[in-house]
Amino acid sequence: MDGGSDHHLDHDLDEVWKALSDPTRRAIMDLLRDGRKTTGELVSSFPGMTRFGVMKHIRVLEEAHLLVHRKEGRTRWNYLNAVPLRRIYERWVSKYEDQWSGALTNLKHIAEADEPKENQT
Amino acid sequence: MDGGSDHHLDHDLDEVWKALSDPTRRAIMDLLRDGRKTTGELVSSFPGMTRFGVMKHIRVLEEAHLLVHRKEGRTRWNYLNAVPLRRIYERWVSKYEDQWSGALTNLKHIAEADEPKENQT
DNA sequence: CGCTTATGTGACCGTATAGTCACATTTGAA
DNA sequence: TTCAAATGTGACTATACGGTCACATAAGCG
Repeated sequence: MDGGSDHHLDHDLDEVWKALSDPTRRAIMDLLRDGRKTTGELVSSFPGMTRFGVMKHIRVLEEAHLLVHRKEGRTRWNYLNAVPLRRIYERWVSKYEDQWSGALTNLKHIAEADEPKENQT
Repeated sequence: MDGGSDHHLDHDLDEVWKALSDPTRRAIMDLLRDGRKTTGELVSSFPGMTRFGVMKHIRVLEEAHLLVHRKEGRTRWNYLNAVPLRRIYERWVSKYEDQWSGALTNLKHIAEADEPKENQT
């Protein structure tokens, strides 16, 4: 679970992090959380963007393995794949959990340590 | 916890998502998890990059509130702020937790449902 | 005080990317 | 069979951004 294996997973997760950095793509993920959606349905959820733009985002999500699709005739169904999110949690967020319980305490400590010296900030 | 409040938090978290999309910045976060670091120490951790490049990343992290700094004379100490990560978890990852316990099951179900029809893929 | 160390800022540049558009193919319905 | 619906692909464009560089300031030390 540690060492090289994590490093390898971290490398794989770069695409996931990049995919999630865009708000439209996060919104697509949210929509898919409620159940599968056709490409057309996703497109119509973003009236301010052309369908090519939305499709481009769909493609990025798919390449990051956050989305899988199935064709049914002329209809393409898109499904959420939450596994990479789990990887994000395991590799990343969980490692900081022991930090954030004390995060505000740590910041207060820094503030207190700095307070006697007024020439800083 | 739901509705407008979440939406507001989501907007705030855009900077966090963007900040974490870069591998160098994630590496900086990892280094800070072990304890505060001077800018120079962070710079020396990336021998393949100029100090200006590293400093630029530090700035992005700071603007995303993932990092706070304190000056001590000519030395700048950088501290991890894990709170936005907690926000990421609460706003994002946790919402998908009920998804990923069944994620593989869902994907298998899709695969099984598709299997009888061979003209799809 | 002179020199070194630690850090800061703005300009520049090549690459990436979000989004649009032109043109296209395939499937479904009447 | 014709037309509509659903989706696909590559080119283009403006903006973003990761990284370098020139020049700078401020603090520390002997």
